[in-house]
Amino acid sequence: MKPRDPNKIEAIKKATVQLVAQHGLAAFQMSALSQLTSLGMGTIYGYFQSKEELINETFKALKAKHTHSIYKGIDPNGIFREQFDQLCRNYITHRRRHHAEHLFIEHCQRSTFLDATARQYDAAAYQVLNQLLDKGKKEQLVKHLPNTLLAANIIGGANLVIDQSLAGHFRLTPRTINQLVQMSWDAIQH
Amino acid sequence: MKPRDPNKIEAIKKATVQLVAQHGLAAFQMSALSQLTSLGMGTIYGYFQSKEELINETFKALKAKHTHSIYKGIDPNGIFREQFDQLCRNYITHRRRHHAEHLFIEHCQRSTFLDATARQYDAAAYQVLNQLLDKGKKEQLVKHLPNTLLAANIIGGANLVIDQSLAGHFRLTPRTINQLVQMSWDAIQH
Amino acid sequence: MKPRDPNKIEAIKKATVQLVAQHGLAAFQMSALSQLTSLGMGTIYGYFQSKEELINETFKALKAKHTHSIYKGIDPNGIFREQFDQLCRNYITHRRRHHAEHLFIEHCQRSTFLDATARQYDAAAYQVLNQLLDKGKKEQLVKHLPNTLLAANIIGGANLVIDQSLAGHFRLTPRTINQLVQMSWDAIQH
Amino acid sequence: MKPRDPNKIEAIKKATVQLVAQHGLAAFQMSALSQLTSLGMGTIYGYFQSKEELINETFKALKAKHTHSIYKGIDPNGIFREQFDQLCRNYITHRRRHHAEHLFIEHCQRSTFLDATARQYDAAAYQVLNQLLDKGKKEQLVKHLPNTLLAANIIGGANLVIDQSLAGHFRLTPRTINQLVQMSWDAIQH
DNA sequence: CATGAATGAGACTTCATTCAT
DNA sequence: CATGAATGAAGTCTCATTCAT
Repeated sequence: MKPRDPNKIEAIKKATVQLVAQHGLAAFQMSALSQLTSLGMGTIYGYFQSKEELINETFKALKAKHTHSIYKGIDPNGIFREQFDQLCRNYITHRRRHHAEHLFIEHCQRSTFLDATARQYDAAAYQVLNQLLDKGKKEQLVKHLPNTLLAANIIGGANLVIDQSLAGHFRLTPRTINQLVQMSWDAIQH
Repeated sequence: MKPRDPNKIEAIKKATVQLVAQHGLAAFQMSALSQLTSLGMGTIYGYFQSKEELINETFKALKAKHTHSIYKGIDPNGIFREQFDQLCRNYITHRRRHHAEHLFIEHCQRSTFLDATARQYDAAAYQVLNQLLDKGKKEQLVKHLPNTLLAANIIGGANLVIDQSLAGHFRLTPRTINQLVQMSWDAIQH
Repeated sequence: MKPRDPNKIEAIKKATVQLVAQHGLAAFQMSALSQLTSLGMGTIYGYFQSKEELINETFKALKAKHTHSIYKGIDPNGIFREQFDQLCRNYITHRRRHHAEHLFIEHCQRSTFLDATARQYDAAAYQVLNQLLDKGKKEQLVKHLPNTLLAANIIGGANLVIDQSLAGHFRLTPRTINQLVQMSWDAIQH
Repeated sequence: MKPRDPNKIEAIKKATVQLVAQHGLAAFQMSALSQLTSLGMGTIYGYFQSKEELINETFKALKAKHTHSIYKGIDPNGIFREQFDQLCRNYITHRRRHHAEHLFIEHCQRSTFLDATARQYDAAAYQVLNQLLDKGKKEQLVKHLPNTLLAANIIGGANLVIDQSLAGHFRLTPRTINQLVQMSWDAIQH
């Protein structure tokens, strides 16, 4: 299945993300997708063999894109603390700006929809973060703990805060973002 | 709901949790519940008016139970650091021991199933944690940041680690638990 | 099936009539009957083998009772016109007083519930009316038309009026009843 | 309702009428409709949102059609007696020719299925008959009685006769139809 | 005998997928 | 290729009937 119009593929994926983020995977219906995209059912099935493939493809594309853009703008030869700060801010900014996409990803991760290939994309996202943390440990700046532990603290905290913020329960200002990054730093600091 | 046999109610709820935790809300089917509980469809519908009510009631019961047991065993007159430690460990222990229930809760929170009443139970769970953090601030032991920020760091980090651990990607030992609590402490410490 | 308590049988039949008259046969549920009679499901099934038998038995009992009471008070040796009047009035009075029962009967007649035996009760109800009409013809007071035709005019007209009246669309006074009887008389009069 | 193929809509309605007329509303099942029309369940639900809507729409369409055709062919400037005769014959002919439809209508009227809109269609059917009766009264040809009373006699009688005839209990010939109309005339004549 | 919770076949309805236009 | 009406398997839910108490 290698069809022509890449715009349509993107439109379908985008609408998929929007619908799943809004109503959850359980409520995601192909007919709603057809309406939102103004494409016939058959057209969608011309690009994706099934609902499952659509979800998986959308997930993988998103993961790849995210992984790429979260690590953007980090000077590979820079100072560790600055790299760390940049990464945190990238992540926070990205998650806020592309919140629907992150929600979509989380819905998928908690579901039975993802196939083995898709789940691999998940792991890859942590690679650069792990490399950075390893570097930090070498420089004696970061606690000598498993990366899983360190990463969880950084990401888990940020996620919850941003979700609260986007749910309207909390206002996220530049100042609170600073505080958030500082907390993560304090947590992992040697 | 016309309750007669409380054992059956509990059995139904328990099976609901198990099935949702295993396959997600999207894949949760009443017929599977009927099979797992060895109860007729009608029996289940005798206790819960609809699938939606079943999900909501199960959610509320769990939330109430969890809120209660996570704050158990904390000496109200104790030293702050010890209280904090106890709370963290309670949470970690509880989430590990009742992982399916936590998964169920998170599935629900990300869905469209929960009604207004159920969502209220959600907020209540943070009350005691907030009180503890306020006390810590008064004693100048905790950073003067919004509780949302502080709580997110503690809970978000723990959640991710435990999920990784139960997914088999990470081994959670007494030692790593100590490290996890320490990280949270470092994060919020003044 | 020859159970003990005739009061219960009557109570069940009465409630059946009420429920069917109110909501129609399509909506008639055994559980509603159980509630209205304050009898357990099993008790009802102790007296009637099935829903179908209950409907049929109730129908037959009603038909028998009605046939008997509609022809009551008519002097067999009286003047024809007086007999006719009395019969019309009996019918009108009875249908008004026992409207739910008549509705029940009509619901049954239009359904697939009635068995062969029950349908026989239906025909029997016309016997005395037919005899009366035959007498009228002999006396040259009544048109020499098939009884079906004559009876339809008398009964059909009365039914519609009473239904309208009980639906609240029309007020049935002693005067309008007189007019109704007069119309029937004019219709069949030689 | 998202209509595309009007033939299908009509086929569905026609089959609905047939099934309800045959077995009653209580026994009317969507699956039987699917079989009889050779349409998939989903197709039917594409045209009608629910069983209830299907019943109501079918009822309203029939009522509208009937009201129109029963009053057809009557010369508005004709002689009253001829108008009356024509109307009676129209009604009898129509009810015989479209007996299933009339049965369907009566099943609906005695049920809980009809919504408020549908019930309005019911009342409208009597308008022209009422106008005719008013004219007859003005010309001193018709008894000065409420139209409800007059109409009931005409319609009620005809209904019963036709039902008996279609049930096979009575043969309705041109001659008996004449007699029937004559009886109605005698009944309402001044 | 009376009870009413339990049962499960079968009803109504939805929605992923196909295919004639 | 695009379309969206049509499909029918499968899901949620009901209710006549039974049976352990």
